[in-house]
Amino acid sequence: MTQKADRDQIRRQNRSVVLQALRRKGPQARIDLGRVTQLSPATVTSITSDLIAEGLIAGVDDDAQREREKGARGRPRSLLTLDGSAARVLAVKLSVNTIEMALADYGGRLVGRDVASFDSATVTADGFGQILIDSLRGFIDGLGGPPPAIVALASQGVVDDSAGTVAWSPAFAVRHVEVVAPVARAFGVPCLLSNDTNMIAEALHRTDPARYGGTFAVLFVDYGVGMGLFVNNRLFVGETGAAAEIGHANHIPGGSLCRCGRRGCLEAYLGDYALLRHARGLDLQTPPSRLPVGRETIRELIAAARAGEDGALDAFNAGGTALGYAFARVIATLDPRRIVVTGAAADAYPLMEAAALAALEEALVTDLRGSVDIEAIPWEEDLILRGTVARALHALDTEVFSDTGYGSQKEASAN
Amino acid sequence: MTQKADRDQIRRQNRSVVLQALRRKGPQARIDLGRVTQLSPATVTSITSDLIAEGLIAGVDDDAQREREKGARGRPRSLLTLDGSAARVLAVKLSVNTIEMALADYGGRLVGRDVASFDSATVTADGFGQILIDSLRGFIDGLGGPPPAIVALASQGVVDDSAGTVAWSPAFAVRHVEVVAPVARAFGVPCLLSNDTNMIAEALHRTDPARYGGTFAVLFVDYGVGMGLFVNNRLFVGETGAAAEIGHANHIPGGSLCRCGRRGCLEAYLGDYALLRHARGLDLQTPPSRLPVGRETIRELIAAARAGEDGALDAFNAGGTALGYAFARVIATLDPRRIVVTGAAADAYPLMEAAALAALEEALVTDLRGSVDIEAIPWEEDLILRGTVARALHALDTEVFSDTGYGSQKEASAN
DNA sequence: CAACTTTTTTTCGGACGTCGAAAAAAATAA
DNA sequence: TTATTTTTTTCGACGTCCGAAAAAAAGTTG
Repeated sequence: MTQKADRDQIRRQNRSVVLQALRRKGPQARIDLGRVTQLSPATVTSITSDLIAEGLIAGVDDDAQREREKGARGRPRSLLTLDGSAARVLAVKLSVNTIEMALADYGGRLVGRDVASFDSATVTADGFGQILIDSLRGFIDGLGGPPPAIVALASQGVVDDSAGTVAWSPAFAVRHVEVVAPVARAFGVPCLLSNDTNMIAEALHRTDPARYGGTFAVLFVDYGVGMGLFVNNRLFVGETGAAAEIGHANHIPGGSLCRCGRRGCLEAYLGDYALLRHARGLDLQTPPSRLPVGRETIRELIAAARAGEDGALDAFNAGGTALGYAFARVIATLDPRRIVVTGAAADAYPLMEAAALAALEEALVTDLRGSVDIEAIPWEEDLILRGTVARALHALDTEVFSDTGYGSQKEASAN
Repeated sequence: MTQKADRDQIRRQNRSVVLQALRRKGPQARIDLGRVTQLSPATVTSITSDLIAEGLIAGVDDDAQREREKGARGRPRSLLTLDGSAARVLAVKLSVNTIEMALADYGGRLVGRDVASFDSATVTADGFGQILIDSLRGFIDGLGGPPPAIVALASQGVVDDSAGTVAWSPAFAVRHVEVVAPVARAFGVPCLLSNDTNMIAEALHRTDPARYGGTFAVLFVDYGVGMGLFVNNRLFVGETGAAAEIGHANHIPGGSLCRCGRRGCLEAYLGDYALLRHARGLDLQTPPSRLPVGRETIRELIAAARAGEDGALDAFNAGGTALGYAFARVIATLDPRRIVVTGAAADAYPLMEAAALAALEEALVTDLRGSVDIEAIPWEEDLILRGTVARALHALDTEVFSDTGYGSQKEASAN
């Protein structure tokens, strides 16, 4: 059953709608905000003057004239923009041995970034919290300025967002690593946790909501295989946060040996070690090395395939087939608008595409395929951290700054 | 981006919350409604007096005393209940050769039901609309009373709810059969369309929202294999309505021949014809007969397996394995709270359970399995139609009767 | 250059929905 | 009959949105 609604909720939602409009469409005059949000001019004035008083948005008076030199009559529009100095957000990406950190202001501009390292092999489940806090503290103190108003974490592997832990990840030898509680306690601000691949989906959605909206999936093909999922314009994480863990969904019962010890996982055909194992002609039951395959090695593999080397071509062919079956299963289950392939191995998508589409054809009745768009986009290392920043900012817009009287709270806590 | 909110929306939502509370918890006094909905007594009085004036709810003054004989002091609570005569809903289930119809009043009481037949083999894509309308008209006229305020359709196969058509279904030899538009036009009321298995999920959710809530999946194992999906307490149908078509998701690449012509579909291991083919020792590439396997034959198969007959046991074993892999893939993709197995073959779940759980163990790392509950519930033929009624009533509560001034609209259209 | 036109922004008053508090209603207990 | 208890209704205050009108800030025109 849905919840009751009250007056406060209206204002909260409309404040958040205005903030989101400014974030999505950039600096705008009040009249534009009215058109975008469907709010009346009177209401826009009321809300924006509150937001200005609270220091969340500000007028911008630079070269607005230049744009309007075309002899426009009437009172000139005065543009409003998010006030970068209103708050800062801290985005953190956890992977093997490294903690990547980025600090951004409320306007989305990067204030600074850095990488800290730790020892994935020896860290303990309750010891990592302190390491993380120390790294973040060092980073923030080094940059100076106000502390972050929210922290968003993205981790490889399986996260449990209700528990605030990383359940199982290549980044840790141990399981159930506490991350949210220590950070939230140390900084006294909200802390979000998500799977790294979901943050790719978030990044795409925030940059182009029309294209990457509704229900769509991101397949991340790299060291492993992950999936990020948007359902009805919202990040979908399932009951515990472990949804979209397609890498260890089974492709062929009893098939290739996977790093996780199971047989036939999608990752055992598409992960970097799997491609390499196949290309080298090793038995598919050969246990994968525990060490990550270097990026260089993968690039060489791609080059070899482009040069027409048989083993490499076979590997990408098998990977493409697995990918196509994965497409089919995702489509049959979720009926998405779009599937995006990215990750380090996405550069090799052209080598896999034919096999993937053939497998899709083989695996799925045409009527079910519907009008799903499948596209590969070149991999950018920064996409995950950018998505994490975007998620943190969105959380500020909708959860924190939507609260009426945020300004007075701020003053109160400053005393 | 979220939508703006305004005052009307508050009232709409709170009206709908009150109606839903009455539907879920039965007749209640205003003070109970206040507790359940979190609305103040003043607001409850205001909303309920509107709803009474509009004829949507009514006081009930029967044996309330008996319950309160325990010498309760104070003003006695006066119970309110949904007024059955406020409206009627028509639920329709389309399957091979038959149109099942049920008419219920606004309180959820069944007014009447009937089955009409048509010829699935010869009906045309644009000819079926008239057949459907005629059947519904005949049914309603036969019962007398006011016409339905909404019609909800459930169909076997793949529906396209944005187009309002049945894209592909065993119930029709042709594709893209128009159903929503003809019905909506003929009756001048909203018409909803859904896959039949989704209506099982809806029925479960409406009877026990605590148990069947959040994100959960229903696997329907019967003539074919279907899935119904709730995501975050809402029916999930994907972009076109074709989500959860897991029956034709691939289980084993290049595996058994399916009725759809593809190889290795889940249904080619779990559908009734698949079980039968396996039990009879036929080759797995034997084309399935086009005729549906009778319910009787399946019951005999179950009996044979219970009697320890090898072929039958093998068939259920293979089916169980396929089912377990399906569990694993659904869990990896959606991380649901619960998976429910039902359908005619669900009576055979005990015969398949061991193999299914073994396959699940084999296919999914334990950390991903999380705390998903898997349960089989005995199949009731009526579940689909009951879910369809529930969906129609819920649509009235939230979409139609939530509109303020519904009463005046009604009067206006009566003139 | 003063009056007019155009466009944006603000102000004002009305309407409406929720809420808390107080009053009213309807029963039992003393 | 009066007091007590519980439910329901009434009343007034408050907050929010909106439409209309006014104000502001430009360009245009004679």
